[in-house]
Amino acid sequence: MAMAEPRDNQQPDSVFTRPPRGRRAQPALSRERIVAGTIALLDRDGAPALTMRKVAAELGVHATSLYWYVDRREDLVDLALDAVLAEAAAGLPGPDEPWESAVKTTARRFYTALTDRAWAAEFAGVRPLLGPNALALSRRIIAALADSGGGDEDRAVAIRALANQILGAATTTVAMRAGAAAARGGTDDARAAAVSASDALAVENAYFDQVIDLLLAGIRARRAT
Amino acid sequence: MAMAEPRDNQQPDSVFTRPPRGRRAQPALSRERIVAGTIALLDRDGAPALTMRKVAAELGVHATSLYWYVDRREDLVDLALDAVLAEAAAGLPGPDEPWESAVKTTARRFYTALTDRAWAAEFAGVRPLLGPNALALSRRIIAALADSGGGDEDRAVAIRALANQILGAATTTVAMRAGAAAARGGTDDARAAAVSASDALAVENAYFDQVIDLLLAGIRARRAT
DNA sequence: ACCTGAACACCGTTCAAGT
DNA sequence: ACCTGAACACCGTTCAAGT
Repeated sequence: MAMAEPRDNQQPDSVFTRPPRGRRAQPALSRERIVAGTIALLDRDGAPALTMRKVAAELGVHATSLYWYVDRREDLVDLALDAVLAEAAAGLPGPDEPWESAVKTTARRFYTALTDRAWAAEFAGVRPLLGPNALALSRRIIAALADSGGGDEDRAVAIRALANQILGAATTTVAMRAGAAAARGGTDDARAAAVSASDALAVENAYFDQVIDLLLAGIRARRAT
Repeated sequence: MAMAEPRDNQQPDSVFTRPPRGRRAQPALSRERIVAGTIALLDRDGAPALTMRKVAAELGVHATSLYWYVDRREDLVDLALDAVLAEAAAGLPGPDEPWESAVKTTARRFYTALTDRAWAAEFAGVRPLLGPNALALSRRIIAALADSGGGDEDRAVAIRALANQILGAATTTVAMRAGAAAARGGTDDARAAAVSASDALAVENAYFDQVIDLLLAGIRARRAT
């Protein structure tokens, strides 16, 4: 209430201790900082660690402060998911790319972004992917299919088939990884684990590509009849 | 410690109040009762209502009592999911069914079981489906593909493609339903809602069948080359 | 063997209050 | 405008105790 109260303990008032003019105009928190903290937490401790209190602790702030920037916990999930898709959405094939390879590389980028961090695939199965980056990826596939020939109905079916495939593949891939890790227990040395993990990744990716190829074969066959 | 203590308040000891011989041999709870209560709760109040305390309340028992029968909350999810797949797994196509129609009807039964109750699809995206009924459904599809011709590798790819498709389709279907319900708000009369819901269901099912047909077309095309 | 009851260490979210 | 702090109504799970 009294003016000119000491603003903190011990610190004398000087240019160095005094906050820069208009510091309050740059608040401690922001959506970007919150999303960055959320992702750091998820990368380190996994999906179950995503609680308002832990995100707040990551940012050195109280849990209730987050509610100034987001309405609910789910918002954190949606924002983190779309942030992780940003990289995938940044390097999409150009409009002159042949439709089949455009579908393949876009689908693969989408799938890879979701499986690179286990938590992303886990949340993708629970929250609809409606962020700008998810939409950009989806639209690139839709645009590619527009060049595929065939009727509107066929294209709508193909779009769903591809979307289901990407989500289903990402979900089952991380579930299988978790199962394999649990089955292994702790009984293998780190080097062997690293080698077999990179082998397993190559196998997973090969499977994903072949599954997409299978769908493309179906689309071509349909268009031919 | 003392023998012949009064076993309850007020009630005089008689044949009618005395529990039948060996009653303690038939305990109040059982896995089946717990699963039935869990499903009743989920059907009524949806996936977020699945808490140990609410399941216990459904059965007139304390939350901690459930731990005699299951190890953790996830067990309840796994048991409820597989119970819901029992019906689908009961009426599988016989071994003489042509492989394509066997795949189609089995996939459809699987998908329908998951989408009939929203919570089933929601949990299926989060928990791997490893119960006996899920395995029976999966194995029927694997058996059908064994008759499809083609190499081992092609068949393995086809199995994954179908599994991803079923899971992905179920997940996105219930997500779209939830989104549509939210968009509608409360602003339509019950009759119109019922009609459009049954229309929407028919459209969903048609899409699912066409998506499976697309995959089958891909499998046939692959085998031909 | 089966169930209760107390307890622990958490949750998400609200709201009034401070600055 | 932005953050704190207290509070509410929950959670899953453990463990000792009762019968």
